[in-house]
Amino acid sequence: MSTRVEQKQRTRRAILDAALELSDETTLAAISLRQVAKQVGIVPTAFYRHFDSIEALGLALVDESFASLRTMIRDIRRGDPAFADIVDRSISVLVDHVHQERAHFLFIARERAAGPPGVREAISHQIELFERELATDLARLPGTDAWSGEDLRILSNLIVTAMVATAEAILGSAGRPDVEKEIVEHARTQLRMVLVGALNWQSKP
Amino acid sequence: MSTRVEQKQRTRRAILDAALELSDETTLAAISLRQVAKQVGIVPTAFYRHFDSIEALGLALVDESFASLRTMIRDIRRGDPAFADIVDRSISVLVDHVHQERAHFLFIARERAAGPPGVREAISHQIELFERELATDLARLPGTDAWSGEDLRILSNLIVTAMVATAEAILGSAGRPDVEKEIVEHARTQLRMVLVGALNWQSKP
DNA sequence: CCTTTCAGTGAACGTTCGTACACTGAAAGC
DNA sequence: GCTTTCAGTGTACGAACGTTCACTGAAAGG
Repeated sequence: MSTRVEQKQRTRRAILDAALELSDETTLAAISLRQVAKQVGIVPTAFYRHFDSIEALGLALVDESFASLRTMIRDIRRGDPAFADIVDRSISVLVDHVHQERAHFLFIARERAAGPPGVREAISHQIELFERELATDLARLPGTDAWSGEDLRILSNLIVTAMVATAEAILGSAGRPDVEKEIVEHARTQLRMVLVGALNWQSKP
Repeated sequence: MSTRVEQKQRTRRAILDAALELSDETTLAAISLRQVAKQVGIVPTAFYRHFDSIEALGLALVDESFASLRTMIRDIRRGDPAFADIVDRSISVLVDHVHQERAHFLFIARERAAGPPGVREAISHQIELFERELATDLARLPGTDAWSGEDLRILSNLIVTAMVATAEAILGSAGRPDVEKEIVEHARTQLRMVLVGALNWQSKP
């Protein structure tokens, strides 16, 4: 029913998409309200019917981006945590999602470093949540019995940092398959190196 | 002698400093030529006597930033590579440099992700060189005899990624000493974890 | 000393910016 | 059916933008 609210949401979606598309080339901070409006095909002032400012738009995109990221971890969690192929499976899920949600990843990669303060804060908060979840997942793995909670958090932080860097590298590889393949192979090796370190790690008492 | 060229270089320096100062708050892409000129205290058109564009200014800042970074690795290399405290020394040198060259690190952290394409490319190229140097340093460490060249590069990439993330975290800690202390402690632990992994690593034949 | 050089000036241009305000017209609600 | 609501319009504004051009005045150089 209700064509009225439907239409509003359709326009809202168009604004979000336009912002994502423009984010392919520059930061949110360098994108004008008028550019977004022109891309959508509405008059500049109509923008205000949906968002108070470009920053508010950015916060909505952060929410959206991390929502899609959560479906990603759900995909990784699916299937039992058999230790053997956990690395390969995690990375291939990551790579798939980077391709599938390319615009969102690109947006986050940019705004994480250069966005308005509120946006940066929201992103780093989400990444922190993400690290915490990874830490509880790791705690379920065999061999982590003797680990302190802090060491688990530190390990998670390292892994997330490496995976963020991998995602950024893939985005920067501009679709050249050979380059991307190398990046992915390196990521696999790095994750294995870290896990070898983890298996031989002794938490301080 | 020659007050003429001296004065020109002084103004050039003032422009670079102004851009660094403005970079504290936003990306280069969102900084206008007129803002820079106003901050320096010159008329907008005088800017062109020194740089063709904001992007050219950015490239100069990249050079400058990495030049200061090279003095950092020289500091780390100084002293023999006694394995025992190599982690602690490397990280404390990094932390010192982040404080000492705060504006440069902030600039690189932002522009690495959000700068104009040319600037981004220059930065990633410099980081790649940096990784290569680290790889040759690691090759001199005891215990890496059986490592393949590629694995050394992969390890270097992981370490540099973690150190870049650490630098960014310190910059984001806004000078709160307790937060920063924790970040540094985590970085130390992460580097040790990675080294434990490295010591137990077997390169494929 | 007289000329050349050139960092910095100042006015002017056509654009683009964010935002204000009054408006329209069709769907929603009574 | 009549009224209310509200997404989107259109005009208008002052401010900031990059860039042009002709200029000034002091240092450099013969």
